[in-house]
Amino acid sequence: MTTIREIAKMLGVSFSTVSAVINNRQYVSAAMRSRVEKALRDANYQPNSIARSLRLRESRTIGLIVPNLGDPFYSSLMRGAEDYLCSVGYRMIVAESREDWKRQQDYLTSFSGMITDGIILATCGATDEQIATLPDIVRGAPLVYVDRCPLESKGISVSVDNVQAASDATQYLIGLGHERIAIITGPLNVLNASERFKGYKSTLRVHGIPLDRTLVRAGDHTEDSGYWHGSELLGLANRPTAVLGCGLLITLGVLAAIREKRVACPQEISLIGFDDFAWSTLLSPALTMVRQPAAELGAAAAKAVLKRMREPDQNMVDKVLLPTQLMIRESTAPPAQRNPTPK
Amino acid sequence: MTTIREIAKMLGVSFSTVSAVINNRQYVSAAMRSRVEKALRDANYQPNSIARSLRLRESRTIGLIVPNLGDPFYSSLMRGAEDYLCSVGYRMIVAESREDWKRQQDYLTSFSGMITDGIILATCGATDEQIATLPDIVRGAPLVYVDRCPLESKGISVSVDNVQAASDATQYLIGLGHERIAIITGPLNVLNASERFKGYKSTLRVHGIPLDRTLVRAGDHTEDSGYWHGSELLGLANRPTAVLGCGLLITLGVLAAIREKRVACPQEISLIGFDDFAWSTLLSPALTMVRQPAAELGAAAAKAVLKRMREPDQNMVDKVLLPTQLMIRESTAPPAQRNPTPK
DNA sequence: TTGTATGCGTTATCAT
DNA sequence: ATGATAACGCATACAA
Repeated sequence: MTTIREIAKMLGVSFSTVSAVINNRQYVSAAMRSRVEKALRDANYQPNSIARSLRLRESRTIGLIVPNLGDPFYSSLMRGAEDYLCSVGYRMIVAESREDWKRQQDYLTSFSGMITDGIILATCGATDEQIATLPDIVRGAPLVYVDRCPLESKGISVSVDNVQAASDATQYLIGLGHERIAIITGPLNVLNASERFKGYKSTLRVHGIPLDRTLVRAGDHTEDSGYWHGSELLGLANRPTAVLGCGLLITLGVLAAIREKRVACPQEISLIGFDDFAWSTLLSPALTMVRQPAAELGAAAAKAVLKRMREPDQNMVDKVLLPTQLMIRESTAPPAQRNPTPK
Repeated sequence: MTTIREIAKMLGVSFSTVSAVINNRQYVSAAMRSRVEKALRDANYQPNSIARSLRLRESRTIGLIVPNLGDPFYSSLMRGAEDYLCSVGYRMIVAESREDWKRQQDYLTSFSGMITDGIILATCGATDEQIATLPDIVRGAPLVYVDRCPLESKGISVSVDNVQAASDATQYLIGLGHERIAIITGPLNVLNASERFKGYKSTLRVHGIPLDRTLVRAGDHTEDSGYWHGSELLGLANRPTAVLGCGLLITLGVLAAIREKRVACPQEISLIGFDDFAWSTLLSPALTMVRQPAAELGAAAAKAVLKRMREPDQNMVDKVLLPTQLMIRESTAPPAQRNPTPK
């Protein structure tokens, strides 16, 4: 690591002259400028970004924390965010909380300790007490929630209209003639999960279908969770005719269970998943899914942190909602048993 | 952001005393210690990690740069790396080069500017000239290559025995009776791609099968690339009976082409892919794949950087190779046309 | 036009 | 046991 002082010493000039060259101050003589520039090149000088951030109080990098980088939904989301950030001269670094509050907290404090200028967070599930400590953890660092925000979120969040999305999916299944519709939710202390559940419940109610508690399962956004709840659901004496998986991994787990038990999908059971991803159509069967505009969510969140950084109104609250789309494919069909009334 | 000085001022003590408490210096009186500690808690003090790294010349975080975070192979790899790093008290941040040298270089210089203590790099494709500039870019920062290393890599790398792996796959296809075996490689200026191609060629040669240039395609690790090369191969008058996709995304692209053209797999065409991933069995057909131990690769790379940091021998060269495994599933079968000689 | 001094928030050495 | 001071590498206001 060559420093600005070393360069200056080599040239026999003051280090502030070197600094002036680097920062394009106008009043450096042309001769001096080119001498310094040459030395800079020769020594392969790169400014020490740590020292720079300390002095300038900015790093021009944004931190993104997601629960699971193995989930294609977050891959797309982060790509959308990074594309936007790069286009406006920012860098992005990402960390994975692994659905673990401890780890999330660790990265949060690390990021908020001036490593990043702002934070985009898709939170892991958390208790109310944990959530309450969030402000203390980020200590005023610009933060926006994306996709998943805590139940009691004040600040800024960008997500999808989850109750509408879940309602659409449920509605579609009911339209196909389903009445025994199971749901596997994410952790209910996260807003998107509770909203999806709400959309499901209300749509059922509107159609006069009673809520059957044996058909609602709280999962945890892992494939395993989908697999186990799916297996149990399939093993039920009075098996559901359709299941709604409130997350990509959960849904893939359900699909694994369905295939393992050799239950015909969609003939014997319909499956709708959340999030969608690039390879949905390559699965067997191709999955009907609620598509979230993942990249757009990421970009919107990125835009939002940047805005939040410029307007440090601590109490600003803003929720941006993006539309979803039901991608109808091969995993849904009218139920087999009763006479279907397909829409 | 409360600073050490502010705490000191509030307490009317010297800031170096506060620092002494924070850093557990022994010679602080119990009374003073508890007074300071209370103030620290009350103010929700967190050390400024930037200032800390500047002073200590270490950040206890490792940077990982991958070409594509949407590739499940890298998701697993990074998880393996992070698990290991966390277990020994390090953090990990990741950046995505998007197969773009410019972006990779940017993150590389950023990371090497003291933001991270070490770097794990799965490089994007690059020209020899670009590779030659790498040492200047990282400026002595501890670096290890993982999965993908440049053709002329001196340093340390951890990967899989790619020639062996490609050879195994080719061998298996030949054993099934295939002779017209196509290959879609990654960028050939990256070692793993060229090695896989080498393994393919040599195995063909050993069995006296001439290399047909129309069957070898250089792809670029995108699904699109797999899709287009796959489509062309399927459109050939003398169509191959098997194809070897040298990357997960490439292989999924080929599968998309196969399904779109409604070619029966494996009856009319066999497909083997590289990398494997969690949902291979949910695809239709379930894909036969060369499994790389992705998480182990990540962990080994993490271990290697840490070691490299302790032993700053600039010229150390070390290649650790992990074994692969051929996961035989439903996408491979003897060729239809001629009389198969299944092994 | 160039050089000197100061501070960003730490940690660490040395006086007191 | 506590406090003053320097240093990490940089940027900048101000003096020369």
